[in-house]
Amino acid sequence: MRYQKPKGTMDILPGESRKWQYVESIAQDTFNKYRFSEIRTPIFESYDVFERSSGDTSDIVSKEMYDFHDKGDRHIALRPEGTAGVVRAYVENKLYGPENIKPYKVWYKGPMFRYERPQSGRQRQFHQIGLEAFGSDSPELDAEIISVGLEFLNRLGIKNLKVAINTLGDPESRANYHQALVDYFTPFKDELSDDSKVRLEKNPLRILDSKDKGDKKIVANAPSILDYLNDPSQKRFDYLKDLLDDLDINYEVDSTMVRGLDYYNHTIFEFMVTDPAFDNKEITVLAGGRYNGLVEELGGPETPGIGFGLGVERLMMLLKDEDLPSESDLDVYLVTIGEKAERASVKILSDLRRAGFSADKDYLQRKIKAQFKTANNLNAKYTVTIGDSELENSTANVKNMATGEQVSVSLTNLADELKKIEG
RNA sequence: GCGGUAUUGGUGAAGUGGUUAACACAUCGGUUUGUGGUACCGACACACGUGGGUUCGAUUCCCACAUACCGCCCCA
Repeated sequence: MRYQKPKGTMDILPGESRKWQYVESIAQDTFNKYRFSEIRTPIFESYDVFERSSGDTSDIVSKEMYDFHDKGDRHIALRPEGTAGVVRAYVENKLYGPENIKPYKVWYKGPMFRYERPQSGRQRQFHQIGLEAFGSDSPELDAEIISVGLEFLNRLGIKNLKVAINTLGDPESRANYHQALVDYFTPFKDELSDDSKVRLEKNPLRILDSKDKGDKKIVANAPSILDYLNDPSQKRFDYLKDLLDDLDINYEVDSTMVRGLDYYNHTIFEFMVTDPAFDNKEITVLAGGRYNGLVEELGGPETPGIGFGLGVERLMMLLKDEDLPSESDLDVYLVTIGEKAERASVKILSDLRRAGFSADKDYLQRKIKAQFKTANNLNAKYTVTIGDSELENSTANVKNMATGEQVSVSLTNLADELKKIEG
């Protein structure tokens, strides 16, 4: 094996691409219903776009970014996530302009890149489907975003979904909470893991997310964000919960949930699933939240935003074959006998396809028996056999492969005759 | 970035320091020459991830590298 694909990448072969197309079509259909339009942004952006948006304390920026200098010495990065590029496009194209109805709603799909150690469900080139809505701070929009994500996964037949929500509050609440965490953790500083010591300086919220056993014990008694929300933030969160109740959405409040990216505030959420494909461990398939400061951060006007992203590879692992539409069968396999038929087959095939049939033939000059065998393997509905005698009489033998019945029909009207047989 | 396990044909795999690397599936061909799904017969590894080393000799032992999977970290 001379050449191998780069570490952490995948070839999506024809059998698999069918599933991808299916998922993408459901995404498009569901999102369009909620009036999200597709946006396509570059796969690479100026490095600063991600550094600025994700925050330089995030692991994604500090150690997982695929960045390089191009021939013009521009500092470029392959996108590690979708939101930053979409926000950049929103600002650059002045989509905040008054001619656009707010909220401005877009969805995207495509490859993302993170320099990480690959594992199952985690690739260096992976794919996300996500959506964003700009220009409204309404909790009703928050509820809609959660709802559209849920509908999408439900339509794909994903079971055992758990919706976890939390709030990070407005900047004031978040700042107060930040201080409370620093006050709480500082006495334990020596007991914290090395990672968390660094987090204490840079982003104490993320200590809450630590998997370290020692950290977890300390975190267990840490103050909760819910006790530091100011009045508007509290009301907002309560209202969102009411809305989710109205929608009959089952959710759990997880006050220790934080996000890997620094730009979130107010509502954040994750959809978790427990599935044998992941050893019955709970994994996150979809995650998102509100980022009211991000548009401004990237040079736009003060504009609230909210969105989510979901990992397509993980989603694929959850899809059951029975949830997928069945593969479409081949309508006609053309069997040729002899050189004249071989030549005539080109035009016949072309006519059949033009008439709307999926049609194929043998291109390896194989024997009749082998051609029928192939027709059988391809699950062809009909075989059409053409030989010298058929050409002389301008007829064709049409065989129904399921019943074995064979009839002779006019070759000149073959497509029409087939349609008649089909009923 | 750290630790562990693995790497044999199109696929699933067995196996050994030494003349021909099991078996199964798939594929191809044949079983009287213009017809499929069954049955029977036959064919099918430049050789055993790459590069070194040990050895009279390595696919089998050692080292390095690559990749995959699992755990940590982090995340979708």
